[in-house]
Amino acid sequence: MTNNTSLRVLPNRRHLPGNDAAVVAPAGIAQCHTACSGCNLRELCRPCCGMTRAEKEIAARLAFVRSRIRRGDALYRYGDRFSYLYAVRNGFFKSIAMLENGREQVTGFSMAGEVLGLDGVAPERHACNAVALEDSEVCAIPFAGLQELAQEIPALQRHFYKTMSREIEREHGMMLQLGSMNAEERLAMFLLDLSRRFAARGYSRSEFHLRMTREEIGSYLGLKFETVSRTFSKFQEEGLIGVQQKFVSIQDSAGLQQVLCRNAN
Amino acid sequence: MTNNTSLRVLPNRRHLPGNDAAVVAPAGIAQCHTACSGCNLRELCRPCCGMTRAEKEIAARLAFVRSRIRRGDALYRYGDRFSYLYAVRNGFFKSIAMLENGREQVTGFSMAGEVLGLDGVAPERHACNAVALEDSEVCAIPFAGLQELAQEIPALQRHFYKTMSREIEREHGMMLQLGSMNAEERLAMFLLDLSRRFAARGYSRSEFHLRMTREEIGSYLGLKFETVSRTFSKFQEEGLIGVQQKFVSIQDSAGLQQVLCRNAN
DNA sequence: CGGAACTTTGACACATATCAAAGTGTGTGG
DNA sequence: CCACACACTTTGATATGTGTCAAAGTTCCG
Repeated sequence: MTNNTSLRVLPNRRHLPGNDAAVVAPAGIAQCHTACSGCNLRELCRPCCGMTRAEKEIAARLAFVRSRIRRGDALYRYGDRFSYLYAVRNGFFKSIAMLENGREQVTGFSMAGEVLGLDGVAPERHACNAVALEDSEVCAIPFAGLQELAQEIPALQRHFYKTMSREIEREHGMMLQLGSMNAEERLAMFLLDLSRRFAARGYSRSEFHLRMTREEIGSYLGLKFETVSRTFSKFQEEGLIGVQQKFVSIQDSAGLQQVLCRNAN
Repeated sequence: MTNNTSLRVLPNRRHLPGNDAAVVAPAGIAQCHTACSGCNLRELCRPCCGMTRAEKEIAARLAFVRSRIRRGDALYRYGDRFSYLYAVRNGFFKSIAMLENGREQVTGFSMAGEVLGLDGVAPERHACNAVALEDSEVCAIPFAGLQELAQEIPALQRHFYKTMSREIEREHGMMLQLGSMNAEERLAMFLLDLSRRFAARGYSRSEFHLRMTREEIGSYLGLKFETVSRTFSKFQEEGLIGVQQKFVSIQDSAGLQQVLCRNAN
Protein backbone atom coordinates (compact mmCIF):
# COMPACT_ATOMS: atom_id res chain seq x y z
CA MET A 1 0.00 0.00 0.00
CA THR A 2 2.80 2.41 0.82
CA ASN A 3 5.25 3.37 -1.83
CA ASN A 4 8.61 2.61 -0.35
CA THR A 5 10.81 3.60 -3.22
CA SER A 6 11.44 7.09 -2.00
CA LEU A 7 9.46 7.35 1.18
CA ARG A 8 9.74 5.45 4.40
CA VAL A 9 7.82 5.59 7.57
CA LEU A 10 9.64 7.01 10.55
CA PRO A 11 9.50 4.52 13.41
CA ASN A 12 7.36 5.65 16.28
CA ARG A 13 10.10 6.42 18.74
CA ARG A 14 9.06 6.38 22.35
CA HIS A 15 11.04 9.03 24.13
CA LEU A 16 13.50 7.51 26.54
CA PRO A 17 15.36 9.97 28.75
CA GLY A 18 18.95 10.18 27.70
CA ASN A 19 18.27 8.44 24.44
CA ASP A 20 19.27 11.00 21.88
CA ALA A 21 21.76 9.14 19.79
CA ALA A 22 18.97 7.71 17.68
CA VAL A 23 17.98 10.97 16.12
CA VAL A 24 15.32 11.91 13.72
CA ALA A 25 16.46 10.42 10.47
CA PRO A 26 17.42 6.79 10.91
CA ALA A 27 19.80 5.32 8.38
CA GLY A 28 16.94 3.50 6.74
CA ILE A 29 15.44 6.60 5.27
CA ALA A 30 16.03 7.04 1.59
CA GLN A 31 17.73 10.26 0.66
CA CYS A 32 16.14 11.96 -2.26
CA HIS A 33 17.51 15.11 -3.76
CA THR A 34 14.10 16.35 -4.61
CA ALA A 35 13.75 19.06 -7.14
CA CYS A 36 10.96 20.42 -4.99
CA SER A 37 8.96 21.17 -8.07
CA GLY A 38 5.35 20.76 -7.24
CA CYS A 39 6.05 21.05 -3.57
CA ASN A 40 3.80 23.62 -2.05
CA LEU A 41 6.21 24.76 0.63
CA ARG A 42 5.96 28.45 0.87
CA GLU A 43 8.29 29.47 3.58
CA LEU A 44 11.66 27.95 3.75
CA CYS A 45 12.44 25.99 0.64
CA ARG A 46 11.44 28.50 -1.93
CA PRO A 47 13.34 31.72 -1.75
CA CYS A 48 13.35 31.40 -5.53
CA CYS A 49 12.34 34.98 -5.96
CA GLY A 50 15.75 36.23 -5.04
CA MET A 51 17.83 33.32 -6.32
CA THR A 52 19.96 33.30 -9.42
CA ARG A 53 20.33 30.17 -11.47
CA ALA A 54 23.76 29.56 -9.94
CA GLU A 55 22.33 29.84 -6.47
CA LYS A 56 19.61 27.38 -7.33
CA GLU A 57 22.24 24.92 -8.42
CA ILE A 58 23.93 25.32 -5.10
CA ALA A 59 20.66 24.83 -3.37
CA ALA A 60 20.28 21.54 -5.15
CA ARG A 61 23.24 20.33 -3.10
CA LEU A 62 21.20 20.46 0.04
CA ALA A 63 19.82 16.98 0.56
CA PHE A 64 16.27 17.06 1.77
CA VAL A 65 15.09 13.90 3.42
CA ARG A 66 11.44 13.20 2.94
CA SER A 67 9.59 11.07 5.39
CA ARG A 68 6.14 10.01 6.38
CA ILE A 69 4.70 10.34 9.82
CA ARG A 70 1.60 8.40 10.72
CA ARG A 71 -1.22 9.95 12.60
CA GLY A 72 -0.47 10.00 16.29
CA ASP A 73 3.27 9.56 15.83
CA ALA A 74 5.82 12.15 16.89
CA LEU A 75 8.03 13.92 14.39
CA TYR A 76 10.28 14.86 17.27
CA ARG A 77 10.02 14.93 21.02
CA TYR A 78 11.02 17.20 23.82
CA GLY A 79 14.71 16.76 24.50
CA ASP A 80 15.60 15.23 21.13
CA ARG A 81 18.77 16.61 19.65
CA PHE A 82 18.05 19.33 17.14
CA SER A 83 19.45 18.49 13.72
CA TYR A 84 16.70 19.19 11.25
CA LEU A 85 14.11 21.72 10.41
CA TYR A 86 10.97 20.21 8.97
CA ALA A 87 8.91 21.59 6.15
CA VAL A 88 5.43 20.10 6.13
CA ARG A 89 4.63 18.78 2.63
CA ASN A 90 1.18 17.64 3.52
CA GLY A 91 -0.75 16.68 6.60
CA PHE A 92 -1.19 18.41 9.91
CA PHE A 93 0.82 18.66 13.12
CA LYS A 94 0.42 19.98 16.60
CA SER A 95 3.29 21.27 18.72
CA ILE A 96 3.18 20.73 22.46
CA ALA A 97 5.38 22.64 24.87
CA MET A 98 6.12 21.39 28.36
CA LEU A 99 6.80 23.06 31.64
CA GLU A 100 8.96 21.55 34.36
CA ASN A 101 6.03 20.53 36.51
CA GLY A 102 4.58 18.35 33.80
CA ARG A 103 2.08 20.85 32.55
CA GLU A 104 1.79 20.99 28.81
CA GLN A 105 0.09 23.12 26.21
CA VAL A 106 -0.48 23.05 22.48
CA THR A 107 1.56 25.95 21.14
CA GLY A 108 0.72 25.66 17.48
CA PHE A 109 -0.72 23.77 14.55
CA SER A 110 1.27 23.36 11.35
CA MET A 111 -0.02 22.59 7.90
CA ALA A 112 1.44 22.11 4.43
CA GLY A 113 4.03 24.70 3.57
CA GLU A 114 4.89 25.62 7.12
CA VAL A 115 8.09 25.05 9.01
CA LEU A 116 8.46 23.06 12.20
CA GLY A 117 11.34 22.89 14.62
CA LEU A 118 12.54 26.47 14.96
CA ASP A 119 12.26 26.16 18.71
CA GLY A 120 15.31 23.91 18.74
CA VAL A 121 17.87 26.27 17.23
CA ALA A 122 19.10 27.91 20.41
CA PRO A 123 19.04 25.07 22.89
CA GLU A 124 20.13 22.55 20.22
CA ARG A 125 17.44 20.28 21.58
CA HIS A 126 13.82 20.35 20.68
CA ALA A 127 11.80 22.26 23.21
CA CYS A 128 8.49 20.66 22.34
CA ASN A 129 6.82 17.60 20.88
CA ALA A 130 5.55 17.69 17.33
CA VAL A 131 2.82 15.13 16.71
CA ALA A 132 1.03 14.34 13.47
CA LEU A 133 -2.74 14.79 13.65
CA GLU A 134 -3.16 12.94 10.38
CA ASP A 135 -0.87 10.90 8.17
CA SER A 136 1.66 13.44 6.99
CA GLU A 137 4.80 13.97 4.96
CA VAL A 138 7.67 16.28 5.80
CA CYS A 139 10.96 17.35 4.27
CA ALA A 140 13.70 17.13 6.84
CA ILE A 141 16.23 19.87 6.15
CA PRO A 142 19.59 19.39 7.83
CA PHE A 143 20.11 22.57 9.76
CA ALA A 144 23.90 22.49 9.55
CA GLY A 145 23.72 22.26 5.78
CA LEU A 146 21.18 25.01 5.64
CA GLN A 147 23.49 27.23 7.64
CA GLU A 148 26.43 26.54 5.34
CA LEU A 149 24.35 27.19 2.31
CA ALA A 150 22.91 30.36 3.73
CA GLN A 151 26.45 31.51 4.29
CA GLU A 152 26.92 31.46 0.51
CA ILE A 153 23.49 32.70 -0.52
CA PRO A 154 22.44 35.96 1.08
CA ALA A 155 18.90 35.64 -0.24
CA LEU A 156 18.50 32.35 1.58
CA GLN A 157 19.93 33.88 4.70
CA ARG A 158 17.42 36.71 4.61
CA HIS A 159 14.65 34.30 3.90
CA PHE A 160 15.52 32.25 6.92
CA TYR A 161 15.71 35.31 9.14
CA LYS A 162 12.26 36.23 8.02
CA THR A 163 10.92 32.78 8.68
CA MET A 164 12.11 33.01 12.25
CA SER A 165 10.91 36.55 12.67
CA ARG A 166 7.50 35.58 11.37
CA GLU A 167 7.34 32.93 14.04
CA ILE A 168 8.08 35.60 16.63
CA GLU A 169 5.29 37.71 15.20
CA ARG A 170 2.89 34.82 15.31
CA GLU A 171 3.66 34.23 18.95
CA HIS A 172 3.20 37.89 19.76
CA GLY A 173 -0.24 37.50 18.28
CA MET A 174 -0.91 34.46 20.43
CA MET A 175 0.19 36.33 23.52
CA LEU A 176 -2.30 39.06 22.72
CA GLN A 177 -4.95 36.45 22.17
CA LEU A 178 -4.25 34.62 25.39
CA GLY A 179 -3.65 37.72 27.44
CA SER A 180 -6.47 39.99 26.51
CA MET A 181 -9.31 38.13 24.81
CA ASN A 182 -12.34 36.26 26.03
CA ALA A 183 -13.40 32.83 24.83
CA GLU A 184 -15.49 34.05 21.89
CA GLU A 185 -12.76 36.29 20.59
CA ARG A 186 -10.16 33.57 20.88
CA LEU A 187 -12.24 31.06 18.99
CA ALA A 188 -13.21 33.59 16.33
CA MET A 189 -9.56 34.43 15.72
CA PHE A 190 -8.71 30.77 15.63
CA LEU A 191 -11.32 30.01 13.01
CA LEU A 192 -10.42 33.03 10.88
CA ASP A 193 -6.76 32.10 11.06
CA LEU A 194 -7.45 28.53 9.97
CA SER A 195 -9.70 29.78 7.20
CA ARG A 196 -7.01 32.12 5.90
CA ARG A 197 -4.35 29.44 5.98
CA PHE A 198 -6.51 26.89 4.21
CA ALA A 199 -7.39 29.48 1.58
CA ALA A 200 -3.72 30.30 1.07
CA ARG A 201 -3.16 26.65 0.19
CA GLY A 202 -5.97 26.48 -2.31
CA TYR A 203 -8.51 24.82 -0.05
CA SER A 204 -11.91 26.23 0.71
CA ARG A 205 -11.89 29.27 2.89
CA SER A 206 -15.36 28.59 4.19
CA GLU A 207 -15.51 24.83 4.71
CA PHE A 208 -12.93 22.62 6.26
CA HIS A 209 -12.63 19.88 8.75
CA LEU A 210 -10.73 20.32 11.94
CA ARG A 211 -7.91 17.90 12.48
CA MET A 212 -7.73 18.56 16.19
CA THR A 213 -10.05 17.78 19.08
CA ARG A 214 -11.92 20.35 21.17
CA GLU A 215 -9.45 19.64 23.91
CA GLU A 216 -6.49 20.48 21.68
CA ILE A 217 -8.16 23.67 20.54
CA GLY A 218 -8.80 24.49 24.17
CA SER A 219 -5.22 23.85 25.15
CA TYR A 220 -4.04 26.07 22.31
CA LEU A 221 -6.42 28.87 23.24
CA GLY A 222 -6.07 28.59 26.98
CA LEU A 223 -9.64 27.31 27.49
CA LYS A 224 -11.22 24.11 28.75
CA PHE A 225 -12.75 21.89 26.12
CA GLU A 226 -16.27 22.43 27.46
CA THR A 227 -15.88 26.13 26.89
CA VAL A 228 -14.68 25.51 23.33
CA SER A 229 -17.69 23.31 22.69
CA ARG A 230 -20.13 25.82 24.16
CA THR A 231 -18.63 28.63 22.12
CA PHE A 232 -18.91 26.58 18.93
CA SER A 233 -22.57 26.03 19.76
CA LYS A 234 -23.09 29.69 20.45
CA PHE A 235 -21.53 30.73 17.14
CA GLN A 236 -23.79 28.22 15.44
CA GLU A 237 -26.91 29.59 17.13
CA GLU A 238 -25.91 33.06 16.01
CA GLY A 239 -25.58 31.88 12.43
CA LEU A 240 -21.89 32.67 12.25
CA ILE A 241 -20.80 29.13 11.51
CA GLY A 242 -22.11 25.64 11.00
CA VAL A 243 -20.55 22.88 13.03
CA GLN A 244 -20.99 19.17 12.80
CA GLN A 245 -18.33 17.45 14.83
CA LYS A 246 -15.08 18.26 13.06
CA PHE A 247 -16.64 19.83 10.01
CA VAL A 248 -16.89 23.58 10.14
CA SER A 249 -18.44 25.92 7.63
CA ILE A 250 -17.96 29.61 8.03
CA GLN A 251 -21.26 31.22 7.16
CA ASP A 252 -20.64 34.80 8.20
CA SER A 253 -16.99 35.67 8.03
CA ALA A 254 -17.67 39.37 8.60
CA GLY A 255 -19.72 38.50 11.65
CA LEU A 256 -16.84 36.50 13.06
CA GLN A 257 -14.59 39.45 12.53
CA GLN A 258 -17.03 41.63 14.41
CA VAL A 259 -16.78 39.32 17.39
CA LEU A 260 -13.22 40.60 17.69
CA CYS A 261 -14.34 44.20 17.83
CA ARG A 262 -17.50 44.10 19.87
CA ASN A 263 -15.68 43.48 23.14
CA ALA A 264 -12.74 45.77 22.40
CA ASN A 265 -11.92 48.02 25.32
CA MET B 1 24.42 67.43 33.07
CA THR B 2 24.46 65.14 30.06
CA ASN B 3 27.74 64.27 28.45
CA ASN B 4 27.29 65.13 24.80
CA THR B 5 30.68 64.24 23.50
CA SER B 6 29.78 60.78 22.38
CA LEU B 7 26.15 60.39 23.32
CA ARG B 8 23.12 62.33 22.22
CA VAL B 9 19.57 62.13 23.21
CA LEU B 10 17.20 60.75 20.63
CA PRO B 11 14.44 63.24 20.01
CA ASN B 12 11.08 62.10 21.23
CA ARG B 13 9.49 61.38 17.90
CA ARG B 14 5.72 61.40 17.86
CA HIS B 15 4.62 58.78 15.42
CA LEU B 16 3.01 60.29 12.35
CA PRO B 17 1.43 57.82 9.96
CA GLY B 18 3.50 57.61 6.83
CA ASN B 19 6.39 59.43 8.41
CA ASP B 20 9.10 56.89 8.19
CA ALA B 21 11.86 58.72 6.39
CA ALA B 22 13.09 60.14 9.65
CA VAL B 23 14.20 56.87 11.06
CA VAL B 24 15.71 55.94 14.30
CA ALA B 25 19.18 57.40 14.07
CA PRO B 26 19.01 61.04 13.00
CA ALA B 27 22.12 62.55 11.46
CA GLY B 28 22.83 64.39 14.67
CA ILE B 29 23.81 61.28 16.52
CA ALA B 30 27.49 60.80 16.94
CA GLN B 31 28.79 57.60 15.47
CA CYS B 32 31.13 55.83 17.78
CA HIS B 33 32.96 52.69 16.82
CA THR B 34 32.88 51.45 20.33
CA ALA B 35 35.25 48.74 21.30
CA CYS B 36 32.45 47.35 23.41
CA SER B 37 34.89 46.63 26.18
CA GLY B 38 33.11 47.01 29.43
CA CYS B 39 29.77 46.70 27.75
CA ASN B 40 27.73 44.09 29.50
CA LEU B 41 25.78 42.97 26.46
CA ARG B 42 25.52 39.26 26.57
CA GLU B 43 23.53 38.25 23.61
CA LEU B 44 24.26 39.83 20.33
CA CYS B 45 27.44 41.83 20.42
CA ARG B 46 29.71 39.34 22.01
CA PRO B 47 30.03 36.13 20.11
CA CYS B 48 33.67 36.44 21.06
CA CYS B 49 33.88 32.85 22.13
CA GLY B 50 33.88 31.62 18.58
CA MET B 51 35.62 34.55 16.94
CA THR B 52 39.17 34.60 15.71
CA ARG B 53 41.24 37.74 15.90
CA ALA B 54 40.67 38.36 12.19
CA GLU B 55 36.94 38.06 12.68
CA LYS B 56 37.05 40.48 15.54
CA GLU B 57 38.77 42.99 13.32
CA ILE B 58 36.03 42.59 10.79
CA ALA B 59 33.48 43.04 13.51
CA ALA B 60 35.08 46.32 14.39
CA ARG B 61 33.87 47.57 10.97
CA LEU B 62 30.31 47.40 12.15
CA ALA B 63 29.45 50.86 13.41
CA PHE B 64 27.35 50.71 16.51
CA VAL B 65 25.44 53.85 17.22
CA ARG B 66 24.93 54.52 20.87
CA SER B 67 22.06 56.62 22.00
CA ARG B 68 20.16 57.64 25.07
CA ILE B 69 16.47 57.29 25.54
CA ARG B 70 14.78 59.20 28.28
CA ARG B 71 12.20 57.62 30.51
CA GLY B 72 8.85 57.59 28.78
CA ASP B 73 10.29 58.06 25.30
CA ALA B 74 9.98 55.49 22.56
CA LEU B 75 12.97 53.74 21.08
CA TYR B 76 10.80 52.84 18.13
CA ARG B 77 7.12 52.77 17.38
CA TYR B 78 4.69 50.51 15.67
CA GLY B 79 5.03 50.97 11.93
CA ASP B 80 8.52 52.49 11.98
CA ARG B 81 10.79 51.15 9.32
CA PHE B 82 13.01 48.42 10.66
CA SER B 83 16.68 49.29 10.24
CA TYR B 84 18.32 48.59 13.55
CA LEU B 85 18.45 46.03 16.26
CA TYR B 86 19.01 47.52 19.67
CA ALA B 87 21.16 46.11 22.40
CA VAL B 88 20.25 47.57 25.76
CA ARG B 89 23.38 48.88 27.47
CA ASN B 90 21.60 49.99 30.57
CA GLY B 91 18.12 50.93 31.59
CA PHE B 92 14.82 49.20 31.14
CA PHE B 93 12.28 48.95 28.33
CA LYS B 94 8.80 47.63 27.76
CA SER B 95 7.52 46.36 24.40
CA ILE B 96 3.89 46.89 23.51
CA ALA B 97 2.16 44.99 20.73
CA MET B 98 -1.01 46.24 19.09
CA LEU B 99 -3.99 44.56 17.56
CA GLU B 100 -6.06 46.03 14.75
CA ASN B 101 -8.91 47.03 17.00
CA GLY B 102 -6.71 49.24 19.14
CA ARG B 103 -6.15 46.73 21.87
CA GLU B 104 -2.61 46.61 23.14
CA GLN B 105 -0.55 44.48 25.45
CA VAL B 106 2.89 44.54 26.99
CA THR B 107 4.76 41.65 25.39
CA GLY B 108 8.06 41.96 27.18
CA PHE B 109 10.49 43.84 29.37
CA SER B 110 14.11 44.28 28.33
CA MET B 111 17.08 45.03 30.50
CA ALA B 112 20.81 45.52 30.04
CA GLY B 113 22.36 42.94 27.77
CA GLU B 114 19.18 42.04 25.97
CA VAL B 115 18.20 42.63 22.38
CA LEU B 116 15.23 44.62 21.20
CA GLY B 117 13.67 44.83 17.77
CA LEU B 118 13.66 41.27 16.49
CA ASP B 119 9.97 41.56 15.75
CA GLY B 120 10.76 43.86 12.83
CA VAL B 121 12.89 41.49 10.75
CA ALA B 122 10.16 39.86 8.71
CA PRO B 123 7.75 42.71 8.11
CA GLU B 124 10.61 45.22 7.79
CA ARG B 125 8.59 47.47 10.05
CA HIS B 126 8.45 47.37 13.77
CA ALA B 127 5.47 45.44 15.02
CA CYS B 128 5.42 47.02 18.44
CA ASN B 129 6.39 50.07 20.46
CA ALA B 130 9.48 49.96 22.64
CA VAL B 131 9.33 52.50 25.45
CA ALA B 132 11.97 53.28 28.05
CA LEU B 133 10.78 52.79 31.63
CA GLU B 134 13.81 54.64 32.94
CA ASP B 135 16.55 56.70 31.34
CA SER B 136 18.38 54.19 29.20
CA GLU B 137 21.17 53.70 26.72
CA VAL B 138 21.15 51.40 23.72
CA CYS B 139 23.51 50.36 20.96
CA ALA B 140 21.77 50.61 17.62
CA ILE B 141 23.12 47.90 15.36
CA PRO B 142 22.39 48.41 11.67
CA PHE B 143 20.67 45.22 10.63
CA ALA B 144 21.88 45.36 7.02
CA GLY B 145 25.46 45.61 8.20
CA LEU B 146 24.95 42.83 10.66
CA GLN B 147 23.64 40.63 7.89
CA GLU B 148 26.64 41.34 5.66
CA LEU B 149 29.00 40.66 8.48
CA ALA B 150 27.25 37.48 9.47
CA GLN B 151 27.65 36.36 5.88
CA GLU B 152 31.40 36.40 6.45
CA ILE B 153 31.50 35.15 10.01
CA PRO B 154 29.70 31.87 10.58
CA ALA B 155 30.03 32.17 14.33
CA LEU B 156 28.17 35.46 14.27
CA GLN B 157 25.53 33.93 12.06
CA ARG B 158 24.94 31.10 14.47
CA HIS B 159 24.91 33.50 17.34
CA PHE B 160 22.22 35.54 15.71
CA TYR B 161 20.12 32.47 14.94
CA LYS B 162 20.30 31.53 18.55
CA THR B 163 19.30 34.96 19.68
CA MET B 164 16.17 34.72 17.58
CA SER B 165 15.46 31.18 18.62
CA ARG B 166 15.80 32.13 22.24
CA GLU B 167 13.17 34.77 21.69
CA ILE B 168 10.88 32.08 20.26
CA GLU B 169 11.52 29.96 23.33
CA ARG B 170 10.74 32.84 25.62
CA GLU B 171 7.44 33.41 23.89
CA HIS B 172 6.55 29.73 24.12
CA GLY B 173 7.05 30.12 27.82
CA MET B 174 4.78 33.15 27.89
CA MET B 175 2.11 31.25 26.00
CA LEU B 176 2.23 28.54 28.62
CA GLN B 177 2.03 31.12 31.32
CA LEU B 178 -0.91 32.94 29.79
CA GLY B 179 -2.71 29.84 28.64
CA SER B 180 -2.55 27.55 31.59
CA MET B 181 -1.68 29.39 34.77
CA ASN B 182 -3.67 31.25 37.37
CA ALA B 183 -2.82 34.67 38.72
CA GLU B 184 -0.56 33.44 41.52
CA GLU B 185 1.44 31.22 39.25
CA ARG B 186 1.85 33.96 36.69
CA LEU B 187 3.12 36.46 39.20
CA ALA B 188 5.41 33.92 40.83
CA MET B 189 6.98 33.11 37.47
CA PHE B 190 7.30 36.78 36.70
CA LEU B 191 9.13 37.51 39.95
CA LEU B 192 11.41 34.51 39.62
CA ASP B 193 12.23 35.46 36.06
CA LEU B 194 13.10 39.02 37.05
CA SER B 195 15.15 37.74 39.96
CA ARG B 196 17.13 35.44 37.70
CA ARG B 197 17.77 38.15 35.15
CA PHE B 198 18.89 40.67 37.72
CA ALA B 199 21.19 38.09 39.26
CA ALA B 200 22.69 37.28 35.87
CA ARG B 201 23.66 40.95 35.60
CA GLY B 202 25.32 41.09 38.97
CA TYR B 203 22.45 42.74 40.82
CA SER B 204 20.81 41.30 43.87
CA ARG B 205 18.72 38.25 43.22
CA SER B 206 16.53 38.90 46.23
CA GLU B 207 15.98 42.64 46.28
CA PHE B 208 15.18 44.88 43.37
CA HIS B 209 12.83 47.61 42.44
CA LEU B 210 10.29 47.17 39.73
CA ARG B 211 10.54 49.63 36.90
CA MET B 212 7.00 48.98 35.71
CA THR B 213 3.59 49.75 37.17
CA ARG B 214 1.08 47.18 38.39
CA GLU B 215 -0.89 47.90 35.29
CA GLU B 216 2.06 47.08 33.02
CA ILE B 217 2.71 43.86 34.91
CA GLY B 218 -0.96 43.04 34.55
CA SER B 219 -0.94 43.71 30.84
CA TYR B 220 2.11 41.50 30.46
CA LEU B 221 0.59 38.67 32.48
CA GLY B 222 -2.93 38.97 31.14
CA LEU B 223 -4.36 40.21 34.45
CA LYS B 224 -6.01 43.41 35.67
CA PHE B 225 -3.90 45.63 37.85
CA GLU B 226 -6.16 45.09 40.87
CA THR B 227 -5.49 41.36 40.62
CA VAL B 228 -1.76 41.99 40.44
CA SER B 229 -1.94 44.16 43.51
CA ARG B 230 -4.01 41.65 45.44
CA THR B 231 -1.63 38.83 44.54
CA PHE B 232 1.36 40.87 45.68
CA SER B 233 -0.42 41.41 48.98
CA LYS B 234 -1.24 37.73 49.29
CA PHE B 235 2.37 36.70 48.67
CA GLN B 236 3.40 39.19 51.32
CA GLU B 237 0.94 37.80 53.85
CA GLU B 238 2.29 34.33 53.15
CA GLY B 239 5.82 35.51 53.81
CA LEU B 240 7.00 34.75 50.30
CA ILE B 241 7.98 38.30 49.48
CA GLY B 242 8.13 41.78 50.92
CA VAL B 243 6.56 44.55 48.87
CA GLN B 244 6.66 48.26 49.40
CA GLN B 245 5.43 49.99 46.30
CA LYS B 246 8.04 49.21 43.65
CA PHE B 247 10.56 47.64 45.97
CA VAL B 248 10.37 43.88 46.13
CA SER B 249 12.36 41.54 48.28
CA ILE B 250 12.11 37.84 47.70
CA GLN B 251 12.07 36.20 51.09
CA ASP B 252 11.24 32.64 50.19
CA SER B 253 12.39 31.79 46.71
CA ALA B 254 11.65 28.09 47.16
CA GLY B 255 8.17 28.96 48.33
CA LEU B 256 7.59 30.98 45.19
CA GLN B 257 8.72 28.05 43.12
CA GLN B 258 6.26 25.84 44.95
CA VAL B 259 3.46 28.15 43.93
CA LEU B 260 4.13 26.90 40.41
CA CYS B 261 3.69 23.29 41.43
CA ARG B 262 0.90 23.36 43.94
CA ASN B 263 -1.79 23.98 41.35
CA ALA B 264 -0.26 21.75 38.68
CA ASN B 265 -2.82 19.45 37.11
C1' DC C 1 1.36 72.62 48.80
C1' DG C 2 -1.64 70.56 45.44
C1' DG C 3 -2.66 67.49 41.93
C1' DA C 4 -1.76 63.53 39.22
C1' DA C 5 -0.51 58.95 38.91
C1' DC C 6 -0.31 54.88 41.06
C1' DT C 7 -1.63 51.41 44.65
C1' DT C 8 -4.47 49.06 47.93
C1' DT C 9 -8.66 47.15 49.52
C1' DG C 10 -13.61 46.03 49.54
C1' DA C 11 -18.14 44.53 47.56
C1' DC C 12 -20.19 42.51 43.94
C1' DA C 13 -20.75 40.61 39.02
C1' DC C 14 -19.67 37.63 35.56
C1' DA C 15 -17.00 34.51 32.58
C1' DT C 16 -15.05 30.37 32.66
C1' DA C 17 -13.86 26.14 35.23
C1' DT C 18 -15.50 22.12 37.33
C1' DC C 19 -18.30 18.18 37.91
C1' DA C 20 -21.60 15.23 35.95
C1' DA C 21 -24.34 12.75 32.66
C1' DA C 22 -26.04 11.76 28.27
C1' DG C 23 -25.23 11.64 23.36
C1' DT C 24 -22.51 10.79 19.11
C1' DG C 25 -19.22 8.92 16.29
C1' DT C 26 -15.39 5.66 15.25
C1' DG C 27 -12.63 1.79 15.06
C1' DT C 28 -11.78 -3.01 16.30
C1' DG C 29 -12.39 -7.69 17.11
C1' DG C 30 -15.40 -11.39 17.11
C1' DC D 1 -21.32 -7.21 9.47
C1' DC D 2 -22.44 -6.38 14.02
C1' DA D 3 -21.49 -5.22 18.67
C1' DC D 4 -18.84 -3.31 21.87
C1' DA D 5 -15.63 -0.17 23.76
C1' DC D 6 -13.53 4.00 23.64
C1' DA D 7 -12.75 8.63 22.60
C1' DC D 8 -14.83 12.66 21.78
C1' DT D 9 -18.64 16.07 22.11
C1' DT D 10 -22.57 18.38 23.95
C1' DT D 11 -25.27 20.26 27.55
C1' DG D 12 -26.64 21.32 32.32
C1' DA D 13 -25.89 22.77 37.23
C1' DT D 14 -22.88 24.77 40.23
C1' DA D 15 -18.40 26.72 41.97
C1' DT D 16 -14.74 29.84 41.75
C1' DG D 17 -11.28 33.03 40.12
C1' DT D 18 -10.80 37.16 38.17
C1' DG D 19 -12.92 41.37 36.44
C1' DT D 20 -15.45 45.55 37.46
C1' DC D 21 -16.68 49.45 40.05
C1' DA D 22 -15.72 52.35 43.81
C1' DA D 23 -13.29 54.74 47.40
C1' DA D 24 -9.46 55.69 50.20
C1' DG D 25 -4.49 55.78 50.75
C1' DT D 26 0.24 56.59 49.13
C1' DT D 27 3.95 58.45 46.53
C1' DC D 28 5.84 61.46 43.35
C1' DC D 29 6.64 65.70 41.10
C1' DG D 30 5.87 70.21 39.61
